[in-house]
Amino acid sequence: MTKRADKQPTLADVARRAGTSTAVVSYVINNGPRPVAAATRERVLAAAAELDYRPNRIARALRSRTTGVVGLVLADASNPYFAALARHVEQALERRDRLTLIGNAGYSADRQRDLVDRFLAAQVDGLVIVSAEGGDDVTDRARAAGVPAVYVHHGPSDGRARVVAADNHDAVREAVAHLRGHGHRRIAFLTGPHDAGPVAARRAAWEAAVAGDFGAVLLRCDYSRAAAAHLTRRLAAADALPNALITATDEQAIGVLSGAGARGVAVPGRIAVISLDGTPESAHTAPALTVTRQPLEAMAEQAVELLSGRDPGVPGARAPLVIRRSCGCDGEQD
Amino acid sequence: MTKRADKQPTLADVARRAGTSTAVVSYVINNGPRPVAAATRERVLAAAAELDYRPNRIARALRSRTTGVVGLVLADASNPYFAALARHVEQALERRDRLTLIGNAGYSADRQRDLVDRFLAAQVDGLVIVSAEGGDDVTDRARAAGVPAVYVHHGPSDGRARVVAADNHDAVREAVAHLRGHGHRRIAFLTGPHDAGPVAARRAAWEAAVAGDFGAVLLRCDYSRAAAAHLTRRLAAADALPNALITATDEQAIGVLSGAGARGVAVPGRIAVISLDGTPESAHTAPALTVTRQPLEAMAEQAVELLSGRDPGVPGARAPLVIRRSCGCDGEQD
DNA sequence: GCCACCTATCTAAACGATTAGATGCAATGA
DNA sequence: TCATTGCATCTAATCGTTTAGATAGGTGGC
Repeated sequence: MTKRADKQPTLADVARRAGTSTAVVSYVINNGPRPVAAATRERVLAAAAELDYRPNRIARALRSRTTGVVGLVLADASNPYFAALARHVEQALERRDRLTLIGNAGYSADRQRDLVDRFLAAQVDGLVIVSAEGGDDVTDRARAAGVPAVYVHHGPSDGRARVVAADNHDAVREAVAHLRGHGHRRIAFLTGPHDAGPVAARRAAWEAAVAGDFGAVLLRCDYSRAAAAHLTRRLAAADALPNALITATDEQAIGVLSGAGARGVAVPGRIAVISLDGTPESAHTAPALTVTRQPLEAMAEQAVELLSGRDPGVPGARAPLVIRRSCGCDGEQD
Repeated sequence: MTKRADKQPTLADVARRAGTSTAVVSYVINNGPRPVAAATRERVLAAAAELDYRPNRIARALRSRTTGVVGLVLADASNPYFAALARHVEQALERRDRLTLIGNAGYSADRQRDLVDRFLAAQVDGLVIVSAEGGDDVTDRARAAGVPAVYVHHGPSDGRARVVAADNHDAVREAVAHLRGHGHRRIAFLTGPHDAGPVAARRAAWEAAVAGDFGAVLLRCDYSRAAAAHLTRRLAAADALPNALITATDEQAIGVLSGAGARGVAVPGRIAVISLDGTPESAHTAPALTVTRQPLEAMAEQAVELLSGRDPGVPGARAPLVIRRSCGCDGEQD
C-alpha cells in the first residue's frame, strides 16, 4: 500500500519525486527546448525509471498538434501485392518512429473517403493511399486539414496529388524484349476488365512495344486467380492460347499457371509467361514466374519521404527483370 | 477574409455560432449525458454543419481516457495466413467503429515487446496479438496499463492470457480419416523446426490419430515455401517420399507442390497432400489443395468480442475440411 | 556597490473535449 | 404567495503534456 498502483504515472508524479517542476521533467524527456543541469537531469531520469514513467502520447499530441501516427488506406490487404506494399510502408514508418493506422477500403470509393475522414479526425500526421483504380481524390480533404497525403502504386492523374509509382514503361519493354529473345513473335497481354491506373500504363507500354507485330492479342479478365484460370482453360480448350503472354499482375499469372496445369498445358513449353508485379509469391509457383519486380521497398520509402516534406527528387524507380523459369529460361527455382 | 480558414473548427467555434455554451454542443454531438431542447439541438446541428465541424478525437481521448483505437501486433504480414487474419481483425474492429494500429514484430520477441509498449503509450483501448510461436507474455504489461489483451492463433499456455484458437484436434483427425478413406495407411506429417504453439498441437493430434500405424513418418522443415520445396526434392531424389502427407501450414504445402512439380512427382497420384491452414490461396494452387480451413473470421470476431469484455463463451470454432484435389478427390478447382 | 547578463528553474496558460455542479426560470402544489 | 421541483443551460475543472514568460541566484565589468 506504499504506492498507488491504480494509475499510470504522469509527468507531475515524476516531478514530485525528483523535486522539480513538470517543465524540467519535460525538458529532460525531450532533450527539451531548454537545457537542464546535469545533476538535475540525473535525478529526473532516476525518478522516471523508478516509476517506470511512459509519456502519454495522447496528451502530447493534443498540445503539440502532432501524433506520430500515419494513416494507411489500403484497397485490399487480401491481395499479396498490396499486402507486401503495406508491410514496407509500415516498416518505413517504423524506422522513423511513427505508428501506422491501417484500414481496408475494399475497392469502394465511399469506404475510402470514410476511412480518410476517420483518420483525419484521429489527427494523423500524414496519409498514404494505396488504391487500385478509381476512388476520388482525397487530396482536398487532407489539404483542408493541413495533412500531407501521398498516393502509392496509383493515384489521380490530374497532377494535383503526389503519386509514387514505378516506371512501368521500361519494365514492359524489357519483358517484351526478353520474350523475343526466346524467339517469340506474337506476344499477348492479359489486362484487367476496366484497365485504368497502372495497369493501363502497362498495357499502353505493351502496345507501344509490339506495335506492328502481327497477332499480338490483348486478353482481358478479372484480377482474380479464378478468372485467369477460367480464361486459360477456355482458351486451351479452343486451342487458342498464345505462345507467349505477359500478365498485368501476379494474381492473374498464378491463375494462368493454375488453369494451364489443369489442362495439361506446359509452361513455358507451350506458353511462356512473364508477370509484371513480382510479389514474393511469384518465386514459389510451379514453374517459378519470371517477372519484372516492382521495387516495393523503394516505393514505400519514397512515399514516406514525401510525407515528411522532403522531396526525394528521384523519378519512378526501375522495376528490374527477374529471370526464373516461366519465360523459358533455366533460372532459379525456389 | 470573412472566415478564418487556417484552423479546424472547434467545439467553441460551433458554440459561438449557435449562441450556446460548449457543454450543450457536446451534449448534442454525443447525444450527451444530458438532454437538449429540440430547438437548440437544431441550431447546434446547423452550426456544426456550416462549419464542417469534426470532433478532435485526440482531445476527446485525453479527457475520456478512451481512444477508440486497438493495437494489432502481427508476427509477419508477409505470411498470407497472418495477413488474412489481420484483415479480419481489422474488419471486426471497423464494424465496431474502432481504428486499428498495426505493427509487424517479425518473429522477434524484442520487437514484439517494443511494439506493445508503443501501442500502450498511444493509449490503445485494447491489444490483439497474432504471434507465431514464442514471444514472452505481454499480458502483464497490458494489465499494468489497464488494457485488455487477447492472443489469436497462438498464445502463452500458462492459462493467464486469453487465447483464441481453432479446434485443431478435430481438424487433424478428420484429415487423417479422409486420407484413410483414399486407402492410405502410412500418413506422414510435416511440421516446423521448433514445433511450438498451434503447430505442436496439430502434430500432437496427428500422433494421436496415427498411433500404432506402422510407417507414419514425422518430417520437419522451416515454415518457408523454399524449405518445403527443397525437402520435397531431396526426398524425391532419394525415392523416400510418403504416399500421403499432412502439412502443418499452407506455406509448406505450397512448397511441397512446387518441389514435386520440379521433380515431376504427381500430386495426388504419387503423393496425396492435405494442409491445415486453408488460406484463400490454397484454392488456387495446382492441384488445388484439400485443406482444413481455419475459421479466421470467427476467430477475429471472437477476439474482438473478448476485448470488449463480453465473453462469447464459445469454445474454439471448428476448422472444416474443404475437399479439393490434392487429396485424391475430384473436387473443386478454381 | 551597482547594473547587466546568464543560467537554471518555476509558474501557468494553452491544446479541445467531457461532465459534475451551479444557476436561472417556469410550472406546480400548499 | 412562497417553497419545491424539474428542465435547459452555463461555468469551470479536468485529462497530461508543452513551452513562453517570470523569477531567482550567481558572475563579472565598471
